Amino acid sequence: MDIQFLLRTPLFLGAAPEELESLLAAMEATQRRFPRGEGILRAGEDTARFYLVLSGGVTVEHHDAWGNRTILGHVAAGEVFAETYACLPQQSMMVSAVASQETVLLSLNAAALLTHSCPSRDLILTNLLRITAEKNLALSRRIFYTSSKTIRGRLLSYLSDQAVLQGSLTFSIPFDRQQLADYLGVDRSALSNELSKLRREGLLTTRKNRFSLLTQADLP
Amino acid sequence: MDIQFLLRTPLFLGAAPEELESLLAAMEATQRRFPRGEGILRAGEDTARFYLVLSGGVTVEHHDAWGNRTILGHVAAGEVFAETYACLPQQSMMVSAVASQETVLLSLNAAALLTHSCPSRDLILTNLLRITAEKNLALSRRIFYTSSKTIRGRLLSYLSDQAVLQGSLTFSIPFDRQQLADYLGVDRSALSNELSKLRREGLLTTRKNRFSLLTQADLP
DNA sequence: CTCCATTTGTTGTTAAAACAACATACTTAT
DNA sequence: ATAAGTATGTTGTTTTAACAACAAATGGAG
Repeated sequence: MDIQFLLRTPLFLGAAPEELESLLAAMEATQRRFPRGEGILRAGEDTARFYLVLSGGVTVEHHDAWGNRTILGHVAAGEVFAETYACLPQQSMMVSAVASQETVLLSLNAAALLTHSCPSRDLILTNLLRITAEKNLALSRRIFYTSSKTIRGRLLSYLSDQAVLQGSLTFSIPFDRQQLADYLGVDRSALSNELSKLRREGLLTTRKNRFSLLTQADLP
Repeated sequence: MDIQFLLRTPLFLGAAPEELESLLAAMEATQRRFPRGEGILRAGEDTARFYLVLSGGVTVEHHDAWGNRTILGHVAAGEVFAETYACLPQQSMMVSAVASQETVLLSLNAAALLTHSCPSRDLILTNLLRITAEKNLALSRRIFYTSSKTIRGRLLSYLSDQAVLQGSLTFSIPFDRQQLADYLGVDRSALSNELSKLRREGLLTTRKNRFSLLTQADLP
């Protein structure tokens, strides 16, 4: 296990290398590998465990009765998911988690945290509070992206926000076209169509998951 | 100040009456009254304070550049808001808060919590963690309600969920029609129209903010 | 009670996205 | 290198909601 990596994650940030070991033991940390596309957690299950992504990535999604998929967000390496449900053990999952690529997870038992017998309890608690607050912002953002009634508006609000968050007009997104459509709540073919229009109008270029937003200076 | 009321709120739940006073002092608690419709917090501001609703109610909303309103949620008496931003002081507000009726708030300084010098720190921290986790669920639900592409689908998912959450097929919602439209991300007149259809089809009845979902047994 | 203001409901038109079906481009394995 | 499978792009049709403008109902204030 890469201790240096763990110490830089939002969950363990601020921990001393020595205390990390006892923490991992107290939380019954176990490692597990998932191939691309494999389900990790299903809606309806209860879980007292939450997960830290060691490598790869995970999408958090919801499937309605007719099979329509809604993507709530993407969890990258170093981040955690299912911590909401681990904090509220009485709640059963409303979402599923799926490996969006070959992924290695660290599974952690939250019960130790919620009882008073955890080493570094205060540190992990404040870190978890920060993490859930950040997730609130991520969910709020996803709501803003889908608040426009037009596909173009949704795309531009999402993409320009990504440019800001990633600090560059050229950036990658963690979704393919179908996933982006399910994240923005629109039809995939209509999304592709709108992207083509934006390209034709010289507002952006795309190459797979990589987008470049063009400014006046980029025009011919 | 109604101590008994405070001790039953999710924020102070589990506190001893004696420690509540020192807590309120440490968090520099001050009370303030807002008439219906008045803005409490504006998007763009920073805030290290968060707010507990003593009476009344607050809507959390977002206004885009064209003046379109998106409602993220409603905060009822006993609940708190802006705690996300209080936990992440570097973030400026993406949303505004508006009194949806005559409202009395308790304003609290979060700085005391985040430093290590707070009485009952552990209790408030775990309570806040639970609260932000619950907010995550509330935001996730709002996303699910808007995941259907039809107004009918959005209405039915919202209303049937409310029936479950409130434990009765007859229930009140904290929104008028315009607010409900802005919460579900649809046009108000189209929403009214769809509600009329649902009434005509015998699926529900409405009286102001009060809805009744009808089952087979209610049919004539 | 009456008047004014606000909220809710109704209707017709227009714009936009969903949907379906297909074409093209990319990947990956053999 | 080829073939199969997946992802992306394109086009035409249909459905649906947005929009606009107005009517009806509701709720206070004088």
